[in-house]
Amino acid sequence: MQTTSPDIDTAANILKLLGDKTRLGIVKIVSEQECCVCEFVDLFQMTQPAVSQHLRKLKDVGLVSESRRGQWIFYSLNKTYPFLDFVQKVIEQIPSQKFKLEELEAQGKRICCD
Amino acid sequence: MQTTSPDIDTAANILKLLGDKTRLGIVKIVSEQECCVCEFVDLFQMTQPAVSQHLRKLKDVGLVSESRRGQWIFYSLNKTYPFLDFVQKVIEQIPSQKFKLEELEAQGKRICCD
DNA sequence: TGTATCCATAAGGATATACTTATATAATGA
DNA sequence: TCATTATATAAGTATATCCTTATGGATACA
Repeated sequence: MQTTSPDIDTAANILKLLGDKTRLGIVKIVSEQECCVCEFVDLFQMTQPAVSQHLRKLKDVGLVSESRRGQWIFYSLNKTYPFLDFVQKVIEQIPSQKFKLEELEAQGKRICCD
Repeated sequence: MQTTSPDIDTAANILKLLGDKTRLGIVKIVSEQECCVCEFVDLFQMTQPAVSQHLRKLKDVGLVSESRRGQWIFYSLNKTYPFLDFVQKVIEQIPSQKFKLEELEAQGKRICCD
């Protein structure tokens, strides 16, 4: 699916949003697998409010979307984000972060709702 | 020429640098044609020190390089920047800014050293 | 030599950013 | 109903960022 090409001001705003290592990590991770807040807290060794505030910025522009499952809220890339292609071409150039989720899994800290 | 793929922290720092509309504009423009400081001042309608400070940030990480010609200092993309591919894939997705230089040309404000 | 132009740098201030702690909301389960 | 867990939000703070004004250095030219 082809999305819109951003003008230069829009692109700068998107890059500023991605120009934080926590948010870039979140976006890369949810581009590979959906994930809930407490997992990010573990992955980034940050407080829960700090993570929530980064997620809010990503959600406010529509780059990620949330879906509640019981107590947990899972975040994923929003497939209808207007500039998704732009973001994808950026994040596909950085290394996969799947190993981080695998580390969580090995520690038995992965959240699973079945 | 293939350059290095950035790790996620490095990528975040690069994106933060590009996440400013003035710097992103500068990088896009010098990726298309070298340009001197006074032209950026005209293009962005900013003070000369403000432009110089953005250029310094870009120069400090090695993304742009300068070459003096008489009074003028011309800036261009540094072809030996280690993460040039990463930056190129970002900026090739935003619209060409050549029209801005053409507007300068039409106003007789383009600097030319022959 | 003096002056004008181009550019860099320093210092200061207003605002933005990213965290902290405290608290509120929502769902779960005893 | 009450306690627990997951998450969001509010308020405060330290620092970063981006501009401003002032000034200095380098080059060109009369």
